[in-house]
This record gives sequence, C-alpha cells and structure tokens, in this order.
Amino acid sequence: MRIQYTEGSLAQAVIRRFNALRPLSEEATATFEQAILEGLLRAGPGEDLAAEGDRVDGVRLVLSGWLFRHKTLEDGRRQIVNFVLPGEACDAYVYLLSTMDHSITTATPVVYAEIKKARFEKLLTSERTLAEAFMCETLVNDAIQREWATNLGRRVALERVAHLFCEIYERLRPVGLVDGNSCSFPVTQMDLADATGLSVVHLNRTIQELRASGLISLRERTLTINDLDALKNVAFYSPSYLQLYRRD
Amino acid sequence: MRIQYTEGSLAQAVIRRFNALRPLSEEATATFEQAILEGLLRAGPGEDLAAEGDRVDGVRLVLSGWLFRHKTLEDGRRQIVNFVLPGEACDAYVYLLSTMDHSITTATPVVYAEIKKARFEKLLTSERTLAEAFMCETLVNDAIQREWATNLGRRVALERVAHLFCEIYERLRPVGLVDGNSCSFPVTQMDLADATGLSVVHLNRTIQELRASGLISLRERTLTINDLDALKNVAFYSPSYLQLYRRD
DNA sequence: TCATCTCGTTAACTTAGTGAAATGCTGGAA
DNA sequence: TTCCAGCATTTCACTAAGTTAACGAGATGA
Repeated sequence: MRIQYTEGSLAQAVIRRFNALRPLSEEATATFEQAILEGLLRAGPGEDLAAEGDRVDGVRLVLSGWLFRHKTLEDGRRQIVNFVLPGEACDAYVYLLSTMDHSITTATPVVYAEIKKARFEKLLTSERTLAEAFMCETLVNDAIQREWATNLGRRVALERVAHLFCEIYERLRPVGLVDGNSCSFPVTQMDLADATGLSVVHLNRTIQELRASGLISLRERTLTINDLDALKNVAFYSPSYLQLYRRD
Repeated sequence: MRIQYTEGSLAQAVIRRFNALRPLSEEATATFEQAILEGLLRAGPGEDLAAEGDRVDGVRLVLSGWLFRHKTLEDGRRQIVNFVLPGEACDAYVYLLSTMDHSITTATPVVYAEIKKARFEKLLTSERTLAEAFMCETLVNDAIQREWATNLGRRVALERVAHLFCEIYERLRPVGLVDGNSCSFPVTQMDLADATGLSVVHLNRTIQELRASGLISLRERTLTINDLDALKNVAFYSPSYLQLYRRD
C-alpha cells in the first residue's frame, strides 16, 4: 500500500479530525503531532490490534487504513459493531477499564500511532482543548454506536446498507478521503454482512438492488455514490449524530 | 411510587455504582453526595429529560426509576437504544457536543439529580478518582451499546430477549435493586419490542416461550429469573462488558 | 500447468418474524 | 355502575431474510 498525502504530515487525518471536534491551538496541534509521529507503527491486513479480554495500556490513533471493532458469539456468529477510520482513535481512555469488551482488527494495511498512557495523560493535562477533543471523540463514537443499534433494530436491509454507505462516506469526507463522489471501501461483502447483521447472500442481493437503482456503484473496493441525497432518503439518514459541524 | 432505601441516603444507588467503577475516598464520596443532594429533581412517567436536537448543559444522575434512550425514524419507527437505570448517568460530558443525538424519556416516575456544568467540572478537577469514575461510566455505556448492536444484529428473537433480561438483571444487582431472583421491570411490551428490534406480536410470542420453558416469569412489572445460568446459556450471555468487577 | 483459495453471484427452498385486526383484561374516570 | 384507555394476547395471511449449495472469475502458489 502506497500512502498518499498531498499536504505534508502523515498525521494529517488525525489532526483534521480532532480539529473538527475542538479547534486546537497551533501549539496544541504541534505537541499532539509530535506525540503521534514518535509512536508510529504499522500493521498488515487481518491483524488484531486488540482482542476481547485484552488489557490495553495506551491509545492508538489511525493515520491510514481501515479497522473494525467486532464481537463474536460462542457459536461463531460475528457482529462488526463499528469501523475505525483514518483520523479516529481505537481506544481512548480504555486503559481505565480492566479488559477489552471487543476486538479490533485491521481490514487493510494500517499506519497508526501509539501513545502510552503516561504520555497521553500528560498531553491531556497540558492541553485542555485536546482533552476535550478526545472526550468528544469518545462521545461521538458512542453516538455512532446508538445509530448502529437503530440501524440494526429498525431499518430493513436496503435502508440499512444504504445508511452504512452514507455514514462511512460522511465520516471519510472531513479527513479528506472522499474524491469527487467516490471513496475507497476496502471491505469484503462478508464483512459488510457482519456489519449490517445480514447474511452474505442477502447482503449481495441488497447491493445488487442499490446498484440497479443507479444510486451507487461498488467495485474493486471503491464506492461511488451517484446521488447522495437520494441515497440518504432511502436510508432515512439524518447526519447530526456525527457532530461534524462545530458548536458555535 | 414509594422510594425505599434501607441504608440512608437517597443517593445510594449512584454512590454504589460509582464506587464499583472506581473506589472513591470518603471525602470524594461526601463531596459527590452533597452535589447530588443539592440538585434533586423529580419527573413523572413519560417525560422527556432531553430530546434529539436539544442542547444539554449539565449532568443528570438517576437516583431511582427507569428511563430509556431512543431514536425515532421519520416514519415513526422507534428504537430504544438503551435503558438508564438507577445509579447511572444520563448525559455525562454531553455538554461538550452541540446537540443530543437521541432522546431520553422516563419510563416510570424518576428521582434524579442535576449537576450544572460549572459545578461538575469543579468536582472532577478536585476529585481525580471521581473524574475517572465518570469516564468509566461513559466507557461502560459505550460497551453496552456495542453489546446491543451485537444483540440486534446477530441474535435471534429468543436469545435477544433472554439477553436483555440477563443484562438488566446484572445491571440492577450491584445497585441493590435485585431482591432474591426478582427485580422490578417497569416497561410495557411495546417498549420491550422497540428495545429488541422486534414487533410487539413477536415479542409477546417470545416472552410466552421463555415463560413456557420455565426460565422466567414476568407479570405485574416484575421479572423473576428462575434459572439465571440457563437463561444466560440461551442468550449466549457473556457479562464482562459490564465491567462489574474492579480492576485489581 | 494445475490446484487451491477467496470472493462475488445466483438459484431453490425454508423459516423467522411482520402487519393488521380482533379479543380480552384491568384499572381508572365520569 | 358504565365507559374508556392502555396493555397483553391471539390469529392469520404474508414477506423479508436465512440456508444450502453450486458456479465462475481472479489471484496465488507449487
């Protein structure tokens, strides 16, 4: 995987996202960026960054690539409960709890930064707005989780898949990963089925239907949304939960 | 509704829960308790403590009674995404975001405490472990939300309802609201259907089935679990996500 | 070159869960 | 007492989604 960044820093996605959550001072940005660049790591596709039951002792921030959070029942049924996209945190504050309640696995090659607990806490203490930004990151994650519950509980297959596409698209946009009306969408239909609570067969049928209606195209790991408004209508999509627009 | 407290303070449920998340010093407990008792409020059943789109400017803690968090689609379909039980916080830190992404409505008469933002922040600054406890509260809430996604996406009706019963039971126990093998369960089948993503009709069938198998009884707003282990087996229940046992 | 794997796709068939509507129960309010 | 409202329950016809299985295309590797 070649990592492409038009504007300088590897940490761009994270900086952008956190700035959208809370405007950070230049100084805070610089301190944050340095902490990120000092903790750079890479993982190949299909690696676990954390597994259910693990203890976690730091914070990981995704610079590029996709991951997903998932839980598996004893008999093998799996639910992907969220994706972790560039700019987002894997596990802010999780070291406060005893163990992970879910697993985090890479879907693609991933570049991420690890900030150890001690450093992280120092960072939050010295930069108050950064602490608030991390808090917001956690709260938004929570809001997304609620929207997923609604998606899984009350939307039918077509709406559900459409909703997922809208959400991912809107989450990728602010970090600069939407190009025209397309974005990378590097997950298999099996993963997508596990994210939407459908069988692979029915997920496939549903995607066919969305394609046939001309709303989207999805091939070679690229999602193109031909008519975003129409797709949002199909999905009963209401975006405020992502908190993409700043307070005041 | 008569509020019964065998051991003194109204704030007992909250104190117990937060102490289970992080052991609080006596001093921290006292300061916290005072803040709670100074902000006491009551609400009748069916009242909104917050609605989607509202701004929230403080933290509410539930002393007694049940509430639920819910989201509604444009066409009226509703999903209850979680319950808020005695001892839990409605909206810790939410003032950091611009607006509520969901609504919070009382299911029963509720006694709660409101702590305004300024006071709340002062409290967290002066009592570090309390800040950590609030953070844990948020993280556990997040974990519950993930479990709900799994429940809605990958469990069939019987497992799903069984799982909800197990979870609520286990959440009520540490705050002292389980009596023998029974607890209050003050929600209608319509609410339960909206919480499990089922139709009322099918929810009813499912409850009949659980009753017929002798695992539970549910009548007059009281849930009795006759065989908790068996119910957990039916539900593929794995409790660690509630983080009920302290780290170290 | 052949064999194997993963992934997407399609078909045939089954089933879990839905929707609408009617019935009965219980507990206020008039 | 009577009436009504809210809630639980049941029935029945219907459908959205699951299951199983098979097939093809492309990638990978011996």
